[in-house]
Amino acid sequence: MELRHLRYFVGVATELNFSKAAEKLLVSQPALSTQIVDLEEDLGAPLFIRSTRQVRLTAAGEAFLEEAEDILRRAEVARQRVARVARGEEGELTVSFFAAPIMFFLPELVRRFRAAYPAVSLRLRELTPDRQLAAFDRNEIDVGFTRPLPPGHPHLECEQLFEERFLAVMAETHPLAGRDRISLDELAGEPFVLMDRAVAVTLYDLVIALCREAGFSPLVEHTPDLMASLLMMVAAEQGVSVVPEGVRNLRDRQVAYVPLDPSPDPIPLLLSWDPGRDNPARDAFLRLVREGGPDIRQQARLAE
Amino acid sequence: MELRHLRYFVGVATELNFSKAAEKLLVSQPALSTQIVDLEEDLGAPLFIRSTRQVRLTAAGEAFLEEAEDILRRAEVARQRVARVARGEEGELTVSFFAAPIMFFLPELVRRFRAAYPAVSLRLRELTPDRQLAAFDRNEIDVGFTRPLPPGHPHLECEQLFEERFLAVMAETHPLAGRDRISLDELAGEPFVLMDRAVAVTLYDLVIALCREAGFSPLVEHTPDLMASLLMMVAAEQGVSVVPEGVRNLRDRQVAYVPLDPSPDPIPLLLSWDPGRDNPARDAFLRLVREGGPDIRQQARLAE
DNA sequence: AGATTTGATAAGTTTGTCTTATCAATAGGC
DNA sequence: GCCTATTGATAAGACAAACTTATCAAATCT
Repeated sequence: MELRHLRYFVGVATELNFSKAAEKLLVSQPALSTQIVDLEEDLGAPLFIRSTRQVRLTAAGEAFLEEAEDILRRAEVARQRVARVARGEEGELTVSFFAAPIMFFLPELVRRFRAAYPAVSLRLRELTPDRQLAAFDRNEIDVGFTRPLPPGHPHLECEQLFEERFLAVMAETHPLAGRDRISLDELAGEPFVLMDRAVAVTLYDLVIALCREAGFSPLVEHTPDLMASLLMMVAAEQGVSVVPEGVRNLRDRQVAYVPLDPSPDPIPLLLSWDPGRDNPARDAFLRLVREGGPDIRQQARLAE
Repeated sequence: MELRHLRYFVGVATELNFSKAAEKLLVSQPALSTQIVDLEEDLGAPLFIRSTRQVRLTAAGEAFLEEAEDILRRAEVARQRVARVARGEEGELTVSFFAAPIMFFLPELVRRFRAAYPAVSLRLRELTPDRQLAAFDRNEIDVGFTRPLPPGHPHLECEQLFEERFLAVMAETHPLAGRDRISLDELAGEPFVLMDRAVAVTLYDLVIALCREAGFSPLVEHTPDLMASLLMMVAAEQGVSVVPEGVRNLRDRQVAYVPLDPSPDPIPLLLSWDPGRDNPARDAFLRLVREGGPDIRQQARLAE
């Protein structure tokens, strides 16, 4: 049994006339007759009662007509669905992010994507950069907003969205709080609060490296899991820290952010994905991000 | 797109290995490869990402896998449904009857049919013999319990179930009520109550003919639509009648049934159907009636 | 580096689907 | 009642397609 048999059968069953049906189906009448006979033999039951003047459906034929029409409809639906998925208009997309730098531009991005691709079911997952890597391996996420990757993930592709300067952060009561700028070595004697290394490898290692370059090894007092906790600790005078400027979005009160001078290399925010996996909805999302690029820096509320 | 493409696609999509899938599908690997390529071209989108060592589904492929499996399942369901309908195990069956003679054996028959063919949806319709003919023409009924047909319906096939003697019927207060048997001409002077001719042509014309043979033309006073009404009128001393013995099932009180002597030819009860229409469920019903034939006469509560 | 696995490609065969030509049966017209 | 038109089935041959075997190229594993 092939779809051709179903198409031919439905043609004959609706016309109830082999010759007319053959014309509509663009085949010769004998071809149609033999195909119907083949179908009947395959099913093991006659579908039509034929006389030279009249063609009627058997009970089996009537039942099969419903089924055949349904199957052909579904084949058409399948074809259209494939086209929609391939165009990225329909599908599944899981976007992963971590809080601070993207918390202001992501909602707008998601709104625009939803408007443009309403049939894509979009999920958002907050994951720290390291967890994003594991999630990519498990094929649980399609796009990640993340920090530069540690080596060993050559299969992931990355694209820089913007860069963030590093700022020193301290309690507003701290003696250095009022300064326009500070040199990193001025923090040499201070206790430090840094994000837990397991949660933010890149950031942790970068800050340590910066301090080293500035000629000291920071005294790390606390390693919270969340950036919000880190800021709370800084506000509580438990120590100072060096953070990307996007972190300002999380907290402005009771803490002071001071630019570093000399300013170290800024830390990039990346968009990453697995080009080895196919997901047209993801590609559509990436296109949208690229189009929206100019706005994003602004929406991220970074100082120019 | 043909079902073959779907079968092959599902094979490859589940194995994710063309060679192994080809083995399971009993085709050569190149044949499988080209068929998949054909399918992809037909759909206008790649379904697999192939490297020489790894085969993966695209997003479109994953969507199509769901659809293809569904379509193949439905094709199998269609095939099975046709087989069931052709065997009469599934389908629609409308049985038509008129009240008196079958009111006792029909319920049992229906129960047995339902038990044997639970997937056949059986409808019962009470229709007088003449309406049954019109219903056959409109393809509204599949089987009819009826009286001998007036000529002009050669396309209907009939089978006799049993015959009923004619009985005279009169009010129990009637002078002839106590008799063992009467001769029809003894009713010559009586007013008659007969079923309306439009509702029961065969019966009406038969009774008139019987009276003629007995040498008189009956004085027809009333022509009710329903046999129950006829019996009520007889009980009310509005007249006498001649009815098939099955009518006793409708009413025993206040009326008396007296056999005729000489006994006229009995009137048959027939089963009729349109052999030009196919309905295996109907054929199954007919077989059941034939099997149950010996019981039916008894269940109809006819005097032996 | 060599061996092995695996999908694609090429050439040729086979299968089966299609077309044209024709027939047989039925219904309707004259 | 005969003739004609319509219609589905059948037969023969043409054509298209799907299939097989043989081979290659790329990639992984030893």
